[in-house]
Amino acid sequence: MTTDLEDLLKRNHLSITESRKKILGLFINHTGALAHGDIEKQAGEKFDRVTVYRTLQTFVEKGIIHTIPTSDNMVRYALCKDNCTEGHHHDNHVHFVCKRCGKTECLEDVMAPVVQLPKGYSPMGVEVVVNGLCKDCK
Amino acid sequence: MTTDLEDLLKRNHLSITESRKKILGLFINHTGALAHGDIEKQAGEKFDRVTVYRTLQTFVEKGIIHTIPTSDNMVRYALCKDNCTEGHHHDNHVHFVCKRCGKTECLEDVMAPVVQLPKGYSPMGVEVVVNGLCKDCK
DNA sequence: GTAACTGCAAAATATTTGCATCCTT
DNA sequence: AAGGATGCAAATATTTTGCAGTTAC
Repeated sequence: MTTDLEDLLKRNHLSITESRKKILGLFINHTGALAHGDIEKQAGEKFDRVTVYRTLQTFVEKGIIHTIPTSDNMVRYALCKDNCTEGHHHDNHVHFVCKRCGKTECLEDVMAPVVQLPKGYSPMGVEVVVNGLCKDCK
Repeated sequence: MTTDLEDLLKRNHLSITESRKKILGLFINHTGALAHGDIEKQAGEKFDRVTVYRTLQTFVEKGIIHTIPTSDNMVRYALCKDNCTEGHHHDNHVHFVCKRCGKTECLEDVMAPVVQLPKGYSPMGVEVVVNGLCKDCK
């Protein structure tokens, strides 16, 4: 169990610390995305808020998690698939936000569609966020 | 000219004030989306920051502007098309964010594609944000 | 005249930075 | 031992709220 976490950190050249293991564990044992606030709450009073900020930032930089752009303008994070490497995120799957319960999740199996753009634009990536009702809320 | 602005405000049952005309004017005379900060700057020192917040909020509620969810997690706003009414946004077009100059715009003519979701999800809307290089930057 | 809107002050939140101390390697 | 990570304090930045004065209709 713990080994998975530690491996993931090691692979990303991060030293293994309590807070990193704890926060990474939250992501792994949680379907759906987490906002900064969720993490602070679920981690208990154990960690300083600043540590949470710094840890999340580090994870994003290393390609361990990615942010999800939602229209409610809350920053949410979710685990990246393995094909994200340092500085290069490749999360071209679709995200889903439930209008009712607010749960935000990655639909890893749903690829973002290719969008045809007008002349002159050079697309490099696309973010797709679907909102509606999730399994539990409909 | 001014009449357009005032009509739009009237149609939305908003009283016509200096700040609303000014801020709405910024949106109309600007290709691309505006962040709160842009508006404060471009409006000069003329308006209180709080007024900007409240005006933007009112415009969103009335369906005059909509927010654009970008991955850099900055709140940006852009004009809605006419088919948005109070409480009901229907901006199912694609947005484009330039990685180089940061310009964010609505591609009104590009409809968001239909995404096939796994069983159990009831989609209601979809947000699509393409990033890459815009006409001027490529 | 009345209701709505604005500006100012201040509170509440959110995020960032510096530095001394502690932990991982 | 050395470099990196954390906690604490404090500086910034962002957003919200209350209220009195002003403006639109």
